[in-house]
Amino acid sequence: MKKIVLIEDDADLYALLKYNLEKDGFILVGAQTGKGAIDLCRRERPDLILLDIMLPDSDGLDICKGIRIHPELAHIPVIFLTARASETDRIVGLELGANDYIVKPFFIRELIARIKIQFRGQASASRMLKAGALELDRSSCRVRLGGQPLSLTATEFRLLEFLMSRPGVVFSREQLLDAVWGHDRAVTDRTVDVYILRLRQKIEADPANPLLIRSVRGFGYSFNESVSQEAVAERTAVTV
Amino acid sequence: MKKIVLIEDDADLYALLKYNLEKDGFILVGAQTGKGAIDLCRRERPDLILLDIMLPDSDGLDICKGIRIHPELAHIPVIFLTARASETDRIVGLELGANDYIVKPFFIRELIARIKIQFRGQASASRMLKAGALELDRSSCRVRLGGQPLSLTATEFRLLEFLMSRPGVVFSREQLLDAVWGHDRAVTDRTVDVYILRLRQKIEADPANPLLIRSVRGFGYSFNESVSQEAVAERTAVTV
DNA sequence: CCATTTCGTAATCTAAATGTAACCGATACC
DNA sequence: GGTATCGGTTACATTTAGATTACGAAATGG
Repeated sequence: MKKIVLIEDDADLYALLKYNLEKDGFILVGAQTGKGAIDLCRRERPDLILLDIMLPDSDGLDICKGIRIHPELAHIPVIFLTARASETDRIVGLELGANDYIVKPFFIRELIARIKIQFRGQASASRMLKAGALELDRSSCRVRLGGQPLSLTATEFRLLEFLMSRPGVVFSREQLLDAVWGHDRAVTDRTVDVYILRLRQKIEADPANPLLIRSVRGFGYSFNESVSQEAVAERTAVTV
Repeated sequence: MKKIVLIEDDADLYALLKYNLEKDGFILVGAQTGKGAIDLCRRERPDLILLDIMLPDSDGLDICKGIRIHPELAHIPVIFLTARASETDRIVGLELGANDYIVKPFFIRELIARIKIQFRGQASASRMLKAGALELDRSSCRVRLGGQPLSLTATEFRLLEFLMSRPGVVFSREQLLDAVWGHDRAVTDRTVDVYILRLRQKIEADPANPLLIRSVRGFGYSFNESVSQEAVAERTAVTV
């Protein structure tokens, strides 16, 4: 089931939304301040973010901007919930990378319908990532290779998850450090090499000839797309 | 450029939308009745459909239903434009498979922003540069020639990417060094020659008679525009 | 509190990539 | 037609990037 992060300072509206969305089967994680919103998203990895614009301590627009900058969050749909109804407010919100802009007061059921639209076309938010004999289950944090369970450490898992979530795309060490270790990291970029090595020793049939994780000299690493195909788990159920 | 089908019976609004959307670079094809709307879409194969709900001769909701049933049209985003603002109207519209539901009166620029959102997700996956049989994928850092993968070094790739991204434009060695090697380079300009050579040996059918990379004596080099066409042309305009 | 696992760094090694000099051939210009 | 210049090409020394190993610190968990 889909996980939603809700950032909303109005306690009444927060409770109302939480109640209604959970009743509809969503998992709600929320904060009533904008302060640690981005960190919250990095921890929770939600499937969607509901964002108030006017927060007591920070600006929802800035949060959205921050989300779009972080490579591991950039693909997550963002819906603004706000009282700001002017034309420029709407356009600024939408052009900042938000996927919808809903003006308060709104109908809860319309919000839910609009949330579901975000999930409709999206095959990429599924819980399982597969590539040949390799299966990664995001919700249970387990990895299997040809049915056999593998034991990966937390960092190894996050690194593999990130690479597998965008097969074919090459990431620099810098990007991987940001995505897996966090922006406030104090880690050398050579560390990435070591983790790539450890991953390969666990998942590759022949670590000397890696087929799954590709080194792209001068650029970084990527998960091999030819081998990978994403599991389309509940996709069919949501289809129009 | 993206093609939009507009079904709207109000002649004034129709003209207003047509004018504004065409000014924004969209190709507009429209009808003021709902009668042949589905046939129109099958002929035109638009990238998006704008649909009024209350039409003199038929119901926009039925048209949307019809679009979602036809397999060759089902994937096309539909946006409702309507005066019906009630909660049930909105929910019915959205749950029927529409991608957005905009209540009249609305801001034209907001409509345009919402149209662009529909196009946003699509092209972002493949940032490809093409020129005849030569394909360069920026996100996976791969180059193929007639389907066959080529192995380029990092510098070769960046040089080719830069040249292909601005076909026809002649760059001096100085400019290429700035763009590919960086401003803080400590490299002779003859180095460019060597890399052009290495590139030609890999991508040209006959390196002695280069067709793709043109030497412009006294000025520099350029990628031949007659051969090149950018794949995802208007992508940049929609960028987040 | 101790054993075990996980984590990050430094050092080393190797193959590939890089940049330069030198030489050759073509072209433009007088 | 001669010559100066520019671009093409080759060969080679140097540099760099990535793989790998080993090790101590930190976290974890019983």
